[in-house]
Formats: sequence, structure tokens, C-alpha cells
Amino acid sequence: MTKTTDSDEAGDAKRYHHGNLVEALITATVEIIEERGAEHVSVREAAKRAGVSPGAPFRHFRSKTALLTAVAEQAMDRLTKAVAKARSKIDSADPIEAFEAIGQGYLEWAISNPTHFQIISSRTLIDFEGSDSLRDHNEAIRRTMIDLLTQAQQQGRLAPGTDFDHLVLAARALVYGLARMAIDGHFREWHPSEPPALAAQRALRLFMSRMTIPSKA
Amino acid sequence: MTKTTDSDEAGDAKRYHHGNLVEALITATVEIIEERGAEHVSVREAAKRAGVSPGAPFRHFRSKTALLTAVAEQAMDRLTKAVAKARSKIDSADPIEAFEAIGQGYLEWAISNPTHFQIISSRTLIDFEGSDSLRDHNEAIRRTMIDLLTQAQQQGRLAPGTDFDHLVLAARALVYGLARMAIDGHFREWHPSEPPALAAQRALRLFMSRMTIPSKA
DNA sequence: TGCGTATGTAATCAATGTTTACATCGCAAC
DNA sequence: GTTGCGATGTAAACATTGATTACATACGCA
Repeated sequence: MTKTTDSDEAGDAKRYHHGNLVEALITATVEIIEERGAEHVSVREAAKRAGVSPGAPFRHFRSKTALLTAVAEQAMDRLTKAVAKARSKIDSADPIEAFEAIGQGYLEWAISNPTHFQIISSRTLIDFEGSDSLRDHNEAIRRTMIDLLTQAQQQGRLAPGTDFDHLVLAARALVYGLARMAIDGHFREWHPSEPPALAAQRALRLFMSRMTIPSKA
Repeated sequence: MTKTTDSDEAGDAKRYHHGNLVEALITATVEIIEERGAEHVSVREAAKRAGVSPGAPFRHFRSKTALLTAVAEQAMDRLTKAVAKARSKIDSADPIEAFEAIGQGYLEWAISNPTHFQIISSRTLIDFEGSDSLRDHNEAIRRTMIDLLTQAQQQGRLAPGTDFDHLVLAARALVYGLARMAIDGHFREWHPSEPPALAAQRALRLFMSRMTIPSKA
């Protein structure tokens, strides 16, 4: 009865009960994805890294897919927060500035967290449709971007003759394409002097400046 | 010595030598990808479908990765041809029209061949760097698009104040993003009346119309 | 015809996902 | 404190997979 500390991670003593296996497995899985790619994750390896037997993970995750989905949920959570933070930073009520800020926040997060972004968008490895959390967060981001563009339209800020639906499509495709290019290594041939996140931001800004009309203020 | 026919596939007789195993394995692998996704391909399953023992594929492919890379090479070959065909169809010397045609050809192929496009761009499953064929074809397409935009620039057809490098980046990201959205199922919420390929084409056209100046002719 | 080599088979191995029977701990009720 | 039950872990097993090795077969050329 020497120690009854129940809380967190700093224990060396190997107890029968891990205490925080779910978290430890997710962390270990992220590590493996970083080292070998999401396709080469193994549940046994994650268990080993968490210091636990091969069967233990299945007490918490029905399958390997469920484990990877949990990783995706954590990732999506962080992405949502990054986007929200990016938006809160600009105080302007200008919907176009807000859209740019959100796009930039999205891109910055995706580019500096390629592992997490990769698992979010690899929909054959995770059960996207089966996770309310994933679907909801994804829809929230998408709706925010559409709402801002709708505001811009209502304020007459879209370049004349612009079809709204195809503008939205192009904007989403641009942001998504830039993010995926980054994680797929397409930025390798880019100028070393300009970091990918900055280049992406400028491309997005170029796009928006051609699609919209500057505010009069 | 009844049959000495050496050529192709129409034989029911189970010969010891398959005759065209490489091709058969690639075809079988494509089938599996269509059914279960690229991450769930198994060499044994491909061997079974080709009517051959589990070890046989390794006579022709050093590893599973090598088999998947061969599939990617076949896919890239077809994509290159589709792009070339799209370009040859328009006789105009206008670089911007040519760019649009190529982009459209690229998108149409990617959207109607999601399986093949997926394997091309999943660079953790295939050995992209190790395949001269893949690198060369990829570089060729990229260079063609850049060259056309360069011509447009030299003819003074870019909207004033447009930074060339970021225009190229945005254009590539847009095309790539549209293609990936299609294969990742992001078009599901799109109007059912307008097929994804058409929507993508219009988004691309919108983008180009804002970035360039129409020809005087 | 005969033989070398490309191509296939069979057997085998280690690693993996998953299940099942059993062990151990944590914690609330007495 | 003791008891007992549910949550959490272990150990062992099974089928499937990627890959290797020793052996078998047949194609094609001298």
C-alpha cells in the first residue's frame, strides 16, 4: 500500500491495469503513422508500444478500423479548433477576410500536421460514415465556409457574372487540393525559400482577389 | 503436341505456364482495388484470381509494393494518353484554351477512373520515386501545363498583377483538388442534375476566366 | 534431341487481426 | 474490512497475409 496515485502517465511501475490505455493506443498509432504511413499501422505494434498484450486493444476498439477512426476523431477535433481559432483572430466583419483567414488556418494546420490530416481524409481506412463526430465536424467546417461566401454574395462582393455554386466548388477544391498536395509531397519541387504554408496562403489570396470585389471601407 | 498456340488469353486448359501472368495479376489487382480499396489488396488473392499459386507472383514482382507500382504505371500511362488526346482534339493555338482542355481531360479521366487515379496518387502504397516511368510521365504532364501558362504569360494574357508561380500553384491545386474530391466522395452532396465531371469543368473554367484575359481574335 | 532457364508449385515462416477462456484489479455495497 | 461483480488485462489459439526456399515443369534454342 505504498502508492495509491491514480491519475496520469508518470508511473514506471507496471500495473496490471494501464490506467489510460485508450489515449496511449491513439498516441502510439499516431507515432506509427508518422513512421510508416497510415496503411501500415498494426494493432499489435500499437499494443506493444503501449506496453500491453496484443489482445488488449480490442477491449476498447472493436477493430483496427475503429482504432484508426478514433485517431481521425482526435485529428478532426484539433482541425476544428485550429479553424475556429483562425477565425476568432480576425475581428473584421468582412466575410471575405474571414474566409481567407479560415482557409489559411485550415491549410496551416493541414500542412504542419500531415499525419493527422492524412488520416482524416483517407476514407477507406476509417469509418467516416459511422462516426457522428467526424461527420458533424466536417459538415460544420464546410457550412461555415459556404455561409461566409453567401454573405459575400449578399453584400454584392462577388465579381460580376460569377456562378455561386461553382465558386464554392472551386474554393473548396483549391483549399483541399493545396492541403493534399502538401501531404502527398507535391511541394518538393517548390522554391525552398518559401515554405509551403506561405505559398498556399498566397495562392488562396490570389484566387480570392480575382473572384471578389474589395470592400469600400 | 496438339496445341502450340502461344499467344493470348482464350484458353480454358490449365497449363503449367500461365502465358501472361504479369498482365493477369495487374488486372486482378485492379479488380480487388475496385472492390475493397487499394489498402486491402492481397497478393495471394490476386494470385488466386489469376489461377496461380500464392508464390507465383513473386517471380514477376519483388514485393506487394512492386505489384501495386506496376498497376500505377499502367494507370499513369492511360492518364497520359487521355491528356494527350484531350489536347489533340482542340486545334486552337490559344494556350489558355489548350490548358483548359488538358485540365478537363485530366479531370474527366480521373473522375471516370477513380480506382486508377487513386493508386497513382497514393504514394505510401507504391514506390513512386523508384519508378522512372511514373516520375517521367508525371513530370511531363506538369511541364505541359506550366509551358502553356508560360506561353499565356508571354502573350500578355494573364490578368495584370498576377504572380506567375502562384497562379501555376493555384491551377495545379484546383485540378488536383477537384480530382481528389471526386474520388474521396466529396461530390455526394452535389446537385444530382449536374455530373461531377461537368461541375469540375465549370469550376476550372470559372477560375481560368478570372485569371486570364480573353484573346482578341 | 537434349538441355538450360524462365516460370510455376508446395511447403514453410514470421507477422497480423481477431476471438476465447481465464486472470487480476477497482470499487461500491454490505 | 470483506465481498463480489464488472471492467480491464493476459495467454493462447486460429485464419490470413507477405515473403522465401527447394523442387517441378515446360518453353525455346543449340
